Amino acid sequence: MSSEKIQKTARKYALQNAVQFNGTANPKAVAGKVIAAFKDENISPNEIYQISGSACLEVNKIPIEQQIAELEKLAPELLKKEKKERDFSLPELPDAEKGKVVTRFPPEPNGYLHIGHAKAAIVDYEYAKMYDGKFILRFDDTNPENAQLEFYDVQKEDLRWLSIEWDEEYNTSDHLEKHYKLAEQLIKQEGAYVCKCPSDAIKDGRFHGKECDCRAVSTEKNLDLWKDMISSSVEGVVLRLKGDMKCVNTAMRDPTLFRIIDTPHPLHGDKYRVWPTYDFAGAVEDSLSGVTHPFRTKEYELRDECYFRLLELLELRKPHLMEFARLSIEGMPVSKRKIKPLIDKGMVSGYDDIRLPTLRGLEKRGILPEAIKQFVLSQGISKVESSVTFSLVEAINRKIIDPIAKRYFFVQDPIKLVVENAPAMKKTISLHPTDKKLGSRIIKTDNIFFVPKTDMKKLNIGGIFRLKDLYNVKIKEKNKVIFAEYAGEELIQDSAKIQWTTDNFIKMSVFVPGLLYQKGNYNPNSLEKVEGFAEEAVSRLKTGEIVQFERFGFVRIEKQNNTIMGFFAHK
RNA sequence: GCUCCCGUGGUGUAGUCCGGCCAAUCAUUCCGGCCUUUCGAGCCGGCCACUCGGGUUCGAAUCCCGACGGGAGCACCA
Repeated sequence: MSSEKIQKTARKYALQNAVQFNGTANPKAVAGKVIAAFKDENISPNEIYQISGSACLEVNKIPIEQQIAELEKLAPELLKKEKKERDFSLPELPDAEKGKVVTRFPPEPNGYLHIGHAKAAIVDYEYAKMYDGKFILRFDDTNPENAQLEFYDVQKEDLRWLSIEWDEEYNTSDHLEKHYKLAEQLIKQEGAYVCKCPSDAIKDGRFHGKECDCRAVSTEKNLDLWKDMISSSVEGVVLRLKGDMKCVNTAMRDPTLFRIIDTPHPLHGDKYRVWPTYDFAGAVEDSLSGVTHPFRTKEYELRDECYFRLLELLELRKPHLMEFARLSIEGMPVSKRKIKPLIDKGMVSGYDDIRLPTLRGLEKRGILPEAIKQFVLSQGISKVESSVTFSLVEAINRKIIDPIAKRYFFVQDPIKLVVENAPAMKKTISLHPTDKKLGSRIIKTDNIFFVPKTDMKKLNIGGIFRLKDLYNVKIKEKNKVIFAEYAGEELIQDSAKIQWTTDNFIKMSVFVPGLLYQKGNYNPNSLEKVEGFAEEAVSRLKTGEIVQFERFGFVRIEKQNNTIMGFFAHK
């Protein structure tokens, strides 16, 4: 390699660096770039350092205007600092082949889906799509005490709302016979044993790494015990993996694989009483259903070893396990454990309370599924635990809604305004400031209006403000009623533009959600009810429409037996 | 207690596997300006970060060791 070429490159980067940093190039930074440029050519870094050093010295001597001019000639592409595009697509999957990726979303049908579920479901679904693969919806209903019939459908509805489609759907509980067979196989291989110890003893043994006597029982005896378990002649026994009771990973200390639960199953009634645990069912189902890249949250990481051990013993294919951090949003609890008592005590209205991060709650307050998807994808699949502010979701939602939401007037805390010499008008006002295709409404005005009290407080007698989209008004008297006079239609740049209603208004309440939890404590003031008057056209809106009340915020409309109300999404 | 995982601005994230085109990405928040018949949106600008200490190297956000901090698991829940 000719040193001439190196010199040229060094000059180029020195100029760029200098231009970028007020005319002074930094030799180290320049050398880095030069080295990177000649990476494959086996040049000693020392040599490059020298060349870059002198290049910088020379470049730093000339004034910045000249630097720019020279760079312009030499390498104009380096002049503009190109903006690096950041795409929000998911990173490549390891060992993934187009058309052969299979993912799965395995919820337990025991409640409404929340934003955390949405993250898992969206990631799974998007990966399947990205690789032209298959996405499976699997109900992990292996605990009859938890599974409830209604939630199979509820969760599917929630997924559909997110516009997630699945290629295949099944229940783990439909595969119990297969699980029994595998368990039997495992016992025969001396990979599992029936344990009669009480749960406290098992817990204690696992904690201290002590084996129990059940472990030493013969295979034949174990098989008999297992059959007894299934045929319901024994109580209080479990099937355990013969792991390693001394293993530092406590998950490997003979975890329970099957246990007896006599509660009837919502789908199978009392047909079965022996049920696989998550460790067994999860691993077996992932493998058998052909899943290539199962995702789960990282609190399962220690169970990976158990997952693979089981599959190895059973001689089943091992999928590529992936783990990511749980999604948590500041001030919004996701766990059922936390939400349930709030509902029971009436502190929130239900699973669709607008303060909750359930999909139903988010929907109710006007967050679009597309916003949730973009939000989830922007979070990525790292293992860093973090607590996100909801304003991130709001910002995304706002960008989507703003161009399509119709604008209306809603007057919070209204005060009456009487305008002298008011011309009676029939004014056509458009429903969106830029997109005229969204249409308009016609408002008939006389001399009576209602405007927000807080705005009036800020204005003095003699002050002029504009009834937005209508005309100017000059304040004459401020009392329980504001008296003003008509002050022309011409637009005054710096005057306040204030939303209004005529006396043909509708009363309505808007519910504004706040943080349910603040510093870990329940916030009793987390829901605010704002009363006010809305313009008459609002009464014709339908449930589910998301509009912007000008100078107030985006609101989702809901009608419940003749009363109309709003749920505040965000500013 | 033991083990594992994680540590990039106020917040979230990219980059870490495979050291140099990283004086560190893109958002969001906050602050300022422009624009606007909304306190919204848009546009422009600003603030602000590789947890710390050692090591390896010509060169470390990236590799190694240690400390510190946070989280998780040690269920017959998933």
